[in-house]
Amino acid sequence: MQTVDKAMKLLNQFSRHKPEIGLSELARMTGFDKAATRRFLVALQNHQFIEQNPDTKAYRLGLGFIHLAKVRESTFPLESILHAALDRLSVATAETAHASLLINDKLSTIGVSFPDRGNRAHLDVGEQLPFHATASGCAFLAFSSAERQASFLTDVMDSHTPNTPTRADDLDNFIEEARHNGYARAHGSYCTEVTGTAVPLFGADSQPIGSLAIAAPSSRLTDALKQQIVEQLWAESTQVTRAIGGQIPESYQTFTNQLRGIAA
Amino acid sequence: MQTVDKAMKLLNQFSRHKPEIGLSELARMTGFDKAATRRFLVALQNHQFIEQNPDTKAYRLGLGFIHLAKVRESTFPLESILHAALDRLSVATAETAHASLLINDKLSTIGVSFPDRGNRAHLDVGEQLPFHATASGCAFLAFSSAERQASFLTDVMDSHTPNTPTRADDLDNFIEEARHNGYARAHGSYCTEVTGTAVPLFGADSQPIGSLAIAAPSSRLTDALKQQIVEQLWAESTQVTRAIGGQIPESYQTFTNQLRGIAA
DNA sequence: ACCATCGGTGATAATAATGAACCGATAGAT
DNA sequence: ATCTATCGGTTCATTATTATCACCGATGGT
Repeated sequence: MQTVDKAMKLLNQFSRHKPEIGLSELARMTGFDKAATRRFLVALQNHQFIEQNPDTKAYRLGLGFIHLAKVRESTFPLESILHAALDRLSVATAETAHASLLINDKLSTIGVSFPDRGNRAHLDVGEQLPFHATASGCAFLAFSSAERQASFLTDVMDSHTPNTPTRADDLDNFIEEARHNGYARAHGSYCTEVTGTAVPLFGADSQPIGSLAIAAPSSRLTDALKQQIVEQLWAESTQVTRAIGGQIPESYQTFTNQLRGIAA
Repeated sequence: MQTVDKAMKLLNQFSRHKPEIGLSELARMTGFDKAATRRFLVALQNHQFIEQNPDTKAYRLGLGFIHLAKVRESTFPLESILHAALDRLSVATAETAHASLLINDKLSTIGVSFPDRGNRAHLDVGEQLPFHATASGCAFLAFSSAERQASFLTDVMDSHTPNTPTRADDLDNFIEEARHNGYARAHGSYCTEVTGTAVPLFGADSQPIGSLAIAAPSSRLTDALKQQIVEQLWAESTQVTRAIGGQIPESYQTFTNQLRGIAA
């Protein structure tokens, strides 16, 4: 069904940072012929997956997704579970909590919960997080099989800050560390002065499906806060994974067990 | 692009009331060959638009929509605007407020806001409202062009309650009344003992794109409350339509002007 | 032991998608 | 004022894709 794949490729050109795209540019981006691109756009428009800006003639994502997303959510809730967990996390840690899911081989930010204070890390819903530069990405990779790891690391390792690991072995160290600790921590590798701490979420097949993370101004991270964040993340990750019918792999259970020890 | 249309037809088989469907049944529902159905499902699965229940082998909607819905929402907000309006409505009227959008030629419930009281009308997000049996549907049709009206009334007019209008001329009267009043009111035609009151929302082309409604236990509807509901709905409909870049048609402006007269 | 149905597959026939050339319109450069 | 390049959009012969049917093993009720 290559036609379906092409339609999806088209849809995936749109992002937070490029919400409206003209016909010719879209054809260039996808590598499709202009005529073919147009045919896809018209077909998708008929189902409201694409809209056209009447003024600029540029295309953008439509409303069609909303209904399907609502049907999915009302029968197999995920966002509501994540949001509840994020709210608990942002209250408990007084820092920004966010959740991402692996969609289309990218870690897409699905929810954010901000603490009730002035100075806090910021992050947008819809943003796609680079694997190599974020704690969320490393936590995800650390508990993925080697093959899956390799398949996600095809993008070039862009440097977002001076602290972004751009060499493959630097990243490997990060991942190894995360696998060892049961969480990933990234100091200003995505945003300067912001430290991310993240844990994976698992699906029914014990493979990571996303991650749960806390982003905090680096200056505020005392040892006590660090430990609290990790414990809260472990607790919520366990709860969310269970609530969505996921299966925690053995390689990760040692950490959640460790948590039970602390609680006792 | 008939292949795209077929893929969409497949996706649209899933609903709140039928969230998981097996291969053979899906083939029967769509009229596609089983082999073709499977190919579509696999293609859609590769993009996470479809998931398979590992136990039952049945298929369900996937996570793929979430990312695209978030990108759309974060660049062209609609749900957040609707939810704000719904919350104001449910507080002001102390009744259940809900919003629907026309997606895939059906009125799909996108948001609901309940008042803080025990006895209230209920409604689920993701539910598709029948045009003929709901105030939302009639308000929508009343301000649609005759051609569009006809295109939406292709379904059989199911009887949901003893009060559901099932004859075409009964429905025409309802619609005519709504066009005259500037709002639609349905007494127990969808749920017994529940009265719905609805107004249309307009898009950039002055065509209805959805509706805003209040559902209340019929017994509570005093004349004073009725009037308050209509005024609140007009006010919010105007505000929402403007906020989303919509254009109120002349045929409807008389009502919102009337409102301004009341406010003064 | 039987029949019906399930999910799933593979080879050929029928159909649908492709893409180069072309249109009129618009905008910046000469 | 003219030339050139790009835009969004369309056409139709060519080509690649998708549809269909028969079939598989497995499951479950009779």
